[in-house]
Amino acid sequence: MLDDRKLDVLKAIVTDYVSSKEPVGSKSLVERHGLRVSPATVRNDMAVLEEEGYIVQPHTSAGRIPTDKGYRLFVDRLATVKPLSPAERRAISTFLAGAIDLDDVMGRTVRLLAQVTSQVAIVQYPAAPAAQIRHVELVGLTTDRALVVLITSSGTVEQRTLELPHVSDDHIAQLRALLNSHLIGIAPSAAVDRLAALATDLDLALRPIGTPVIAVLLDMLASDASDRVVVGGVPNLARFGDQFETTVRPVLEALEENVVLLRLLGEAASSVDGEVTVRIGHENPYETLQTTSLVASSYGTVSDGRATLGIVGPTRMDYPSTMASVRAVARYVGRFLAEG
Amino acid sequence: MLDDRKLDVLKAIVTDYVSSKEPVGSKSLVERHGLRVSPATVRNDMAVLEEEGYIVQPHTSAGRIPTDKGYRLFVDRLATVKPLSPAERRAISTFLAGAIDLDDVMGRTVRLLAQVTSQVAIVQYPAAPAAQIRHVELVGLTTDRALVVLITSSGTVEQRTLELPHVSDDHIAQLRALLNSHLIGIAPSAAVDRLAALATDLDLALRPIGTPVIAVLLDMLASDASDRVVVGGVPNLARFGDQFETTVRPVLEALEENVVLLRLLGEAASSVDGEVTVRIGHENPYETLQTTSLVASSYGTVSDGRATLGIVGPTRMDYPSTMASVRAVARYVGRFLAEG
DNA sequence: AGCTGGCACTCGCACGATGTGAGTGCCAGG
DNA sequence: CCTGGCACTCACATCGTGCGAGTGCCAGCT
Repeated sequence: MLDDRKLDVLKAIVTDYVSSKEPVGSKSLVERHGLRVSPATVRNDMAVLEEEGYIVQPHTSAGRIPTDKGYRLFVDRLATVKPLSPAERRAISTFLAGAIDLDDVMGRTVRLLAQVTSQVAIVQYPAAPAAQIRHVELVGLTTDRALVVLITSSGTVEQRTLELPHVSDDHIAQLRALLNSHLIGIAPSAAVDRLAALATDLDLALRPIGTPVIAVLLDMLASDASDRVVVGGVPNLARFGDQFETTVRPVLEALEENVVLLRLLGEAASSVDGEVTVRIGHENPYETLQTTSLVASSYGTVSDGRATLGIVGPTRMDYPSTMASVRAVARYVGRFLAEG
Repeated sequence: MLDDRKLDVLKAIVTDYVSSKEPVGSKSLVERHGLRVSPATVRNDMAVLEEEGYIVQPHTSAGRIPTDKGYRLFVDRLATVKPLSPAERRAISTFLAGAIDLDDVMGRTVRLLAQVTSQVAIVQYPAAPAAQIRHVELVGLTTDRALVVLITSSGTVEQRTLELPHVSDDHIAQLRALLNSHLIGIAPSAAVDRLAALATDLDLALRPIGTPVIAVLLDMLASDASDRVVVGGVPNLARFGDQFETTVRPVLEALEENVVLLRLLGEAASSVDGEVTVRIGHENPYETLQTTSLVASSYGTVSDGRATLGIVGPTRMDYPSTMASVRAVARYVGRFLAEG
């Protein structure tokens, strides 16, 4: 149906439209690319491409612009991965040096991704399901409040404050020792059972403080770090001031809905493992984002923590470069997390 | 110079312009407010107000709009604090219930503030200079990496990972005990001296791991939690799609510069203590934000942690309501932090 | 002295007509 | 199957026009 030349034409249309932001006509197409045919021929090809739904003309007597379907074909079959510039390579390989903790790594990653793609970046916290519990810390803060800190072998530190009746330092120390002796070195899933058992045959003296603390710990074990996301590069939206309704507003609205972002990333990552996934326009599961595209990739390994990162931007974006950048950042962050 | 009626006229102009977004003329002014004079009289007053720089007309035959100076006079002398609606009161007083930790409190606060003001909200983490050190935790993660956690009496938990040579669990335990015995219960400022002393006469066996750990601890003590800010309500910018250049773009650009936000809040809060501060247009220290206004207030107490929160929006905003909301949120968060 | 009604004037803006040009579809010939 | 030619279409920019909201000023009234 679509011979090579027609594919070339589509590729040229996408490329030109992405860079010029304007509908592209047959004449300029032939000029700017080395197509060895006449505009009239190209016009015939374009008519076919339009019939097949890969391109449309915004109005009669205007050039063509790619449809979501056109971008999809472009991404699947026509895009050649654009190698990163040396400056980008350098930026990526130095950006994470000196990161202090996981929060810092996530923050740096999202800024890096936003910078190299010039889009809005989203990074999900890695989930390390195989982590062991390293330490449970219990600290009295005031007479009736305490702080629970849970430290895992993957280096995550989670904290909660809770109210306790009659906190005596001695009881706290006992409970801390008890918890640690039962929990250290075991996996969170096993810890849940262990804690439940512990709660029932708890020393009577410890029960008043032990019960709420165990409840909080169970809650902490249930909550997954990977339901956290960080967002960056929002100022990059300023470049799209002209397409306020189709790009800026939907992204702004989605950004503060963590749930939306998580499902977006999750859905995108679930398809192909370790490769860059692209969701173009209407392919997105969320209606408000159907005028935008998502480029995402999972990163990390199951043992060191695995999650997804990506960018959101207008459907008219430079897919080859963006995909290359997202892939490079994902790989680098994965490597960085593995090395530590 | 400005008699009561001229002030009334200015007040009416500000009120009308804020709600209608359109230059306001003498006739509609007289109609919509109970001014007991004729449009001609109002026109004379407006001429004077314009001469004094409180209002301008965008073009010769249009109504007047307030200048920054006009808004300033309005805020200082004319605005009557608009009482909060019952719904707002309810929202404010329930929003923080069930907060899990400080991060959660900050996150909820920024969302609350963004919601009640319908603007972009900024909340600075509270600084609790008088906090005591409650606990130092040191956990080996892999053979050559360890995690340092610093817990203070104000409930803040700070964590860092670092690389260590030859980590033996025994040495780690020794060092942990040593650090805690020296640090627990003392203020961060004193801890700095104590750590420096500790570093010099450290047991030779502990020195290889003790030195880097102490360095990290000193760094953690030096870093202040109050240099963290959270931002929320960015989607509210979508309402200002028409004023993209004067409102959306500047705010977007400022948002990701934590330094800018911190200086902005710091400068605003430093003026009057515990009251709402307003920076209108050119009064802002940052050029890019000179088409926007900042409404801020400090919150909390020195002992429980003190910081600043506020909102950024267009100069044409409903100052009375916004100021009331900011003040209410600041007070409520302060109270919440004090109660725990 | 201050307020008011009247009046001429200004000028941004919405509206409609016009012309231009980029781009198209189609067709006959190579 | 490609190509040059040609008639056709329309979005858009340009220009002119009329309207009306709003103004400044002035003479007269209180």
